[in-house]
Amino acid sequence: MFISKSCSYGIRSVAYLSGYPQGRYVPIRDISSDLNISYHFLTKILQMLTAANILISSRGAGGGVALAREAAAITLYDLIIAIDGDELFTGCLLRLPGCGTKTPCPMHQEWDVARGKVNHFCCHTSVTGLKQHMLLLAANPASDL
Amino acid sequence: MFISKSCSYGIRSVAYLSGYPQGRYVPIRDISSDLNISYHFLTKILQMLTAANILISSRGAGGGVALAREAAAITLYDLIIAIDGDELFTGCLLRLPGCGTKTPCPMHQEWDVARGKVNHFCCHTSVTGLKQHMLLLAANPASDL
DNA sequence: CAAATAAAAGACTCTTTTATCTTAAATTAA
DNA sequence: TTAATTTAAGATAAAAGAGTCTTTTATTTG
Repeated sequence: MFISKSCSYGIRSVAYLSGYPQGRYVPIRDISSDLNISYHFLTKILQMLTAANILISSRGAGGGVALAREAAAITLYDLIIAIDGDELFTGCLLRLPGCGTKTPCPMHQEWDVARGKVNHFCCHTSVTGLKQHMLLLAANPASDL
Repeated sequence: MFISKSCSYGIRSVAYLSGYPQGRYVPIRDISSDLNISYHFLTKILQMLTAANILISSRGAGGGVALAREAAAITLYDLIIAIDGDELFTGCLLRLPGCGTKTPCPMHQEWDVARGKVNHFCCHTSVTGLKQHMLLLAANPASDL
């Protein structure tokens, strides 16, 4: 499992927001009900993205959360770092105790090739393409879970 | 985080066993104390590897667990599948609901390039090289955790 | 056979993640 | 200013992962 469920929720929410103009506030309630995610739980996750300056938020009527910059400028890397931290991109594949810069495990170097591909993908992929897929699923929710 | 802690324990145990002749029984107690892993917990993990025909086990005096085949023929892929299942190798990167063969998410195809590297690495890497690293760490346990 | 050894199995605890529910604070609008 | 709206914050609970402890079963040895 590459990312946590929370992180998945965050990514889907940003994809959802990419369907709106940048800076346009959308209530978290709308996001949570459209994506079938617990409202209060999503609130906490999106707070992490607000703290990371990926979203902006506004309380009160007409408020909600909004993209802080254009969707194309928000990468998977940004979202994963904000919610799951950097473990995926820097930690030891085998979770070996003592594997670090001083005494890297024998696989560290070889593994870096594979991880490099993962990093590159996450750093060069935004969520813009996901919006349409989510709409398709909403139209046919029983597809293949 | 790519693999679970349990999976890491399993991998380290097989690396440990690779220091013994194939088929030679080693008590789980020895493995657990040398690797600083809870004995009873490790017992359950190694049972998974026994069930997967990666290890063989023998009860009673002189018993323990042993490699069922030569260490070089046991890959990370085998161990991860046996303990964590195939999610890492087949699941949706973004854990999107409804992402599967029928309605793959837009990233599925691109992601497969990066995942292919991960799969290839795990399928072509055995744990033989880890034994020496573990010995180094045992000699200098305070290195860099 | 009896005792010692060691894996297997089961019950239980602790921690982290995920989820729910309630209250507080800020903002808007009438 | 009062009421409605909506994020923020806090407490609590359920589920899963990780770890501990006890009992059972199988095997070997004396």
